[in-house]
Amino acid sequence: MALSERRARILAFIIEDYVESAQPIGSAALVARHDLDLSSATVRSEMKALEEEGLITHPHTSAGRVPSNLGYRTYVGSLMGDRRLSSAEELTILHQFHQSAVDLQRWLSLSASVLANSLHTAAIATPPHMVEVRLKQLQLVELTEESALLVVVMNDAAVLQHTLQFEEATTQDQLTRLAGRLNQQLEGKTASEIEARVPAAAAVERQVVDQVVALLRSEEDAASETPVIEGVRELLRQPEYEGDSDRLLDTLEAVESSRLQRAIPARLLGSDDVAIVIGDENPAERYRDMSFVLSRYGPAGGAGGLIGLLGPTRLDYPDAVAHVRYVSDVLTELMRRFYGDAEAADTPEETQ
Amino acid sequence: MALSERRARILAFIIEDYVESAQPIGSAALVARHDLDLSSATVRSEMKALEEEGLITHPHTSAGRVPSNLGYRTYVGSLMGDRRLSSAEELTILHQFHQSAVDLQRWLSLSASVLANSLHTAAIATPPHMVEVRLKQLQLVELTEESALLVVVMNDAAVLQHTLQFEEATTQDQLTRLAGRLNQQLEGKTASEIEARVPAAAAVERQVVDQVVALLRSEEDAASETPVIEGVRELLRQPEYEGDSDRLLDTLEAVESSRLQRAIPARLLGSDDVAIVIGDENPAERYRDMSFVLSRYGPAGGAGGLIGLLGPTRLDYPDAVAHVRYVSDVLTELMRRFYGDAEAADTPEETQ
DNA sequence: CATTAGCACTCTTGCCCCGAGAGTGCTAAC
DNA sequence: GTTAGCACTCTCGGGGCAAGAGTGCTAATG
Repeated sequence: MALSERRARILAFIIEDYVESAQPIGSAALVARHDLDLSSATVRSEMKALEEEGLITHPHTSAGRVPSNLGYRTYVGSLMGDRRLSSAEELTILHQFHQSAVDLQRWLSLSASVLANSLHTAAIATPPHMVEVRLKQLQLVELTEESALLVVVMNDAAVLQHTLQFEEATTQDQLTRLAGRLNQQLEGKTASEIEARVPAAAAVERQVVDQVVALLRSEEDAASETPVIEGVRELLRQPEYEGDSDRLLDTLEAVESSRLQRAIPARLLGSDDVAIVIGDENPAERYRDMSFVLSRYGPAGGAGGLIGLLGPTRLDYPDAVAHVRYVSDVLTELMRRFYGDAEAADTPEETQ
Repeated sequence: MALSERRARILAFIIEDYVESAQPIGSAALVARHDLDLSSATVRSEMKALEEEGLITHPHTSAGRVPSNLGYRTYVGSLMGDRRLSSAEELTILHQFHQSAVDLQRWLSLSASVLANSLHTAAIATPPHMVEVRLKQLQLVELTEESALLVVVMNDAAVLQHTLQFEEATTQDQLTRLAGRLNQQLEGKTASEIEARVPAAAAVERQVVDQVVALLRSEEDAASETPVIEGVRELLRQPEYEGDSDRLLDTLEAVESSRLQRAIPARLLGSDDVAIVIGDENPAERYRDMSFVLSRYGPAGGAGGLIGLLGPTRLDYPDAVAHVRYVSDVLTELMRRFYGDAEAADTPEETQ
């Protein structure tokens, strides 16, 4: 299993060249490109060995070599260097964040855009999500005599709205008073805590409370939120899809599918560093010809989400990791600065 | 210019066959398919005449005929029958709306989905938009000591939010009181009316008011809102894009582009019936190989938006018009029923 | 005189074939 | 262990060719 120094170097060269050119790499080309002190014949026999270990393949007899998923995995696991962004690169990114409005949704799109543009592939950012979602404030606004808009703000700064219809006519005044009362009773409570409360008598109040609970629940369910996705076109312009409209459309569907969220292994949310999922390592079949490079963002213990890249397996992993890591850090820092560590801010009032 | 009865019939057949098959239509095939009491030779000479009038073309000498944009326009203008949905079709659609939650955003997606699925092409729905946007209620929610979330509800039931940072520390209590005071002063006012007011003394208040104005303004600017788009994949699976990845990606970009909104001729918002834009009739160059079938929805004089279809010029126009018209009517009726005619509801309190 | 049969002509499309090019894998020599 | 040499394999692009589809013209027809 342990690759000889030389064999490992050759594997790394093959991967790096292939990532750049998207063409199978031949032995002669490899020697020429890297000024190796070896003949192409030697490289060929090394390649053969690498192929026997399952790290590279051939599309056909007379083509060069292409990394296999296992090849990429080995490269990512131990061969690739630890690329860090230069300070110029970091500044360029930071600058864009500083130009943007202070708004979480904007930051997410921006993060995804930055990643997508840097790596020329698609990027995803899921909205931050708390393990415990608590009500911060609710508001009722009359629409017609018998309908009203319920606006709910939660402790992760998310705002959800829902239209309610009542059986009986109500006035804005009544609604305002109801909202005030409910705010006092329910502030800082989770969906379950609210449900445990004695059910309210009045039908209108009951309806409002039920809907508040439903909204809190939907916010708790991370998968229900639509992520931001950018750079789909960049991804689809990659040579892997050239002239293969079917594969292109399938990928388009896969990337925009709501099932994408569920395809992201949940364990990633726990881990601390950037996670890489290569090709068939993905449990979901439809993503088996893509790679994901993902990271959790958000203050430890607080609201957090995922950002990362979706690309062909032929991805510049060192570059991808460096970018995802940096953008994730920036995002975390911004959240900490402008939204506070929500958990920490709320807890003092909650402890009894 | 006036087409002979027979020539018109032939043009209609060509268009209808071509819409269905996406293949150039030959004279013999046309005769066979429609049991014409004519020989293919006669049809050929009629076709030649149609071609001279610019209503159809040839891709090349030995191919069948294909409608030109002018051909479609003539068809749409005077040849096509007035398709109406059957009551079964209407019920199927209505049923889906009744199953959906009472929520404008949902309805828009649903409308677009219904259209997209029925016509196998992309559909767009823009959020309703009022000519005069008025503040209904605002709310301030503390995030950290020096930042807060501003939530603004407007008279078209739209909810916008923005994060504010303050120079000085504030408490939720102060924010609530400020919100209460501002609600009293500003409710029912437009951006311009609020701006005309004497500027507030306190920095925090000034900041809030400015942001409220900005949000109202952005809601007034219809083009700033992102429309719902469904069925892009349906569109891209149309034979016009088969095997032409470049055109496919260009169209993908065109359809998802934020410039799409601006490409929709504004005059459409005024007109009452379904509007059809065929190919190069579109002022924006990038949409010259597509057709739009669009309608305004929303109660007359009240909040309204656009819904409609985006397809290849080879579109089943009668079917498209029938569907767009019906869905638009359903949407209008739902808005009237559940959101009230906002304009009418507000006016009584505004008149002095 | 509009309609039609007949036919020559044009153009696309699919197919086969072939040669050039790229790359491998083996073998024998260093 | 490394390398030069070489036979072999496979892809890719182009040329040539036959089949098919469709037109446009012309001359015959009712």
